[in-house]
Amino acid sequence: MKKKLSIVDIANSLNISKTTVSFILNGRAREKRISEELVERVLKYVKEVGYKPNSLAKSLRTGKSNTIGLLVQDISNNFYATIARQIEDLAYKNGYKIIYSSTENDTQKTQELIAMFRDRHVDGYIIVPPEGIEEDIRSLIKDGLPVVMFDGYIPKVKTDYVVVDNLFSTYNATRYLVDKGHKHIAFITFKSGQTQMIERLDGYKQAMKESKNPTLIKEIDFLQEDKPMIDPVRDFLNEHKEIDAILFGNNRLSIFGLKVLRDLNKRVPEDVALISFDDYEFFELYNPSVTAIAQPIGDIADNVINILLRRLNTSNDNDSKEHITLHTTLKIRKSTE
Amino acid sequence: MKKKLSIVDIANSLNISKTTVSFILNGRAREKRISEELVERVLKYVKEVGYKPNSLAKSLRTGKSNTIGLLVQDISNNFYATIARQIEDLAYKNGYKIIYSSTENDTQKTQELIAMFRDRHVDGYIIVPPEGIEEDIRSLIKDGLPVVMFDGYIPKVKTDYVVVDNLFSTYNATRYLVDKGHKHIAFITFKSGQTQMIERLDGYKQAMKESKNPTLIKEIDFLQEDKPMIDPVRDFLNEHKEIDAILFGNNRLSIFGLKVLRDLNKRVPEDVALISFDDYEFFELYNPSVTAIAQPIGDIADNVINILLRRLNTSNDNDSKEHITLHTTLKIRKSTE
DNA sequence: CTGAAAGCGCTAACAT
DNA sequence: ATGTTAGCGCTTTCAG
Repeated sequence: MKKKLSIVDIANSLNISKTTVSFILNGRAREKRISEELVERVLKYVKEVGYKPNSLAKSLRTGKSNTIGLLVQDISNNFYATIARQIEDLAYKNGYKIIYSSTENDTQKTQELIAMFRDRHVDGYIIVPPEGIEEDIRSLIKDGLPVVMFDGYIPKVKTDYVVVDNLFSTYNATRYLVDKGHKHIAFITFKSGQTQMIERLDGYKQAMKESKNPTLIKEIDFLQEDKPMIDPVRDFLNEHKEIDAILFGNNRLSIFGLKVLRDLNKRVPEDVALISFDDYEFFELYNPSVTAIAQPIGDIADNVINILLRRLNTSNDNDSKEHITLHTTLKIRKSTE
Repeated sequence: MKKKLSIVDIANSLNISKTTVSFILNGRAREKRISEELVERVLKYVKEVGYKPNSLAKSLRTGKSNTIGLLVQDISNNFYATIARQIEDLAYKNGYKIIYSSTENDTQKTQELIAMFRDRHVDGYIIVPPEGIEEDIRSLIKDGLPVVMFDGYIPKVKTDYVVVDNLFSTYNATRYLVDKGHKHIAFITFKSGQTQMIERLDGYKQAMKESKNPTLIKEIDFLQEDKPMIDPVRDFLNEHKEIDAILFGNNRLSIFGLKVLRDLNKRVPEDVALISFDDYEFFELYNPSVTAIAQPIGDIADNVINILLRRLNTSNDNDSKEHITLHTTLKIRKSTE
């Protein structure tokens, strides 16, 4: 059980001051005009004994932790998991660690997580905002902590964000269904005040208005358990036998929909056509394969982390925020053929 | 931009010493015989101004971080994601935070992650061990840090662990296929020296030996990209047209298998029956639904976190480790009917 | 019952 | 070019 070495141990062993060691370790040797020879010797010794600076002490002293906090709705959802992994990769390459957690769209849990992140002196935040955390975000900003949002954003708070053109995406998908001759097109979504969900709903409404067909909207409460979310879907479809096409607000709902349609012995696409917002590995494999609105996952992750890294490097409190809107792709598969 | 309050600020505002505040905040008021009245007053004030102790400073001082490090192969895999979430829940209720990451079965990445966790003074470790980290684990143990493994374990290192009876599970599943009249049963798995994979392979071999049929084994290299793992599966099935049943070593492989079988126009179960190790939401929905060996996810998570919490609370260096083996369930569905 | 003071490991003014 | 030293915010021994 070897004692952990400290910078003082290193300094003593080498008969120099810990300041010198600190400067060398932080790459400020040149600046401080420390001899090449000494630098060499210190670095060699440090490597030899495997000394690692205590990051806790470092953070306490500097106020920086080289950590980025990432909050998404559900890290086990493929969409977020993929983005998280890519963000993590890029962050690592730039010397940042990622610490992430799922908000489960729960305002209170999110508040606690933000508090915990603050507590750990996280340097920057990447957040998919649930409703009602406006104040918490505002407080982060006020304290000069960079915040980048994605997926959705909070209209009343000025932050950088990266989103997709949700409205056009569902508008376009709905139009596609209309053009295929469907009359009774339903939109099943989560009840949510989040911008992304509102926009998706609006896109659908707009297309339906143009098609002169009535809207058929079902908003499901977002819950932890599957069953109480699946049942309303089933009830809704039972109440509206006329439905001949469904657009789902995200991939979780699409899975629910597939289950219900199977249980109801509805044929896809003969009885009901369907489109999922968010693609999923499994949609391509399913029989019939499922038409989906695919988000540019790689681009989203790239943009998010790049913006944040830029903010982290330039601490000027620039008031102009970046708002990036990316485009989705409608992947047409068998469920709408 | 309000200045963060420190314990000194609290003490000054109340005209008492920071020691007293510290004692009260750490519930040692009784022990130190501090007046009820003062305790009340301090707590009230603390809540009022929203003071939160700086956990960095606390950790630096105490050496404890109240954090548990969780390392699994792939946090976006449903199996691990579900376990992680449940572990997180229970940990929170006991005052611990979880910080997790994916090893991707990469030894070096795992070593770096362990180093990072150590650096952050993580109090305890939950690890699904990749190959070759024996020494790193040993070093953790030597330094008195509790380590609980699950899914697999490292035979040469004494730690607590929670696993399932892998050998019996595949033995049983293979027997089931044999009893159904299948003769050419293949086992497709990841090439791995991990105990769980070895045991699964052994279970299959044992059942095949009893059935007097030849074994048909394909070991795939674990990679980041899907395609180079899918291709070998396809090649293998093309080379062995006689195969009439397949047992997959885990759910990721099963997904690959389903894709290949679809591309090859093989009917399931008429041409080929199949069983997946690890269940998946999607297997029940797929047509035909997929027979799977389901692990008791909830039980695994419960056991893991409970053992770790116990170790964390009783710091006696008890040498006797807990080895828990849980049972799986063969969920028979249409893919083997 | 309460306070003074040391110290966890590190950084960075300020000296020299 | 290198050393001295004062904290970052907290816990905890030791003295009252």
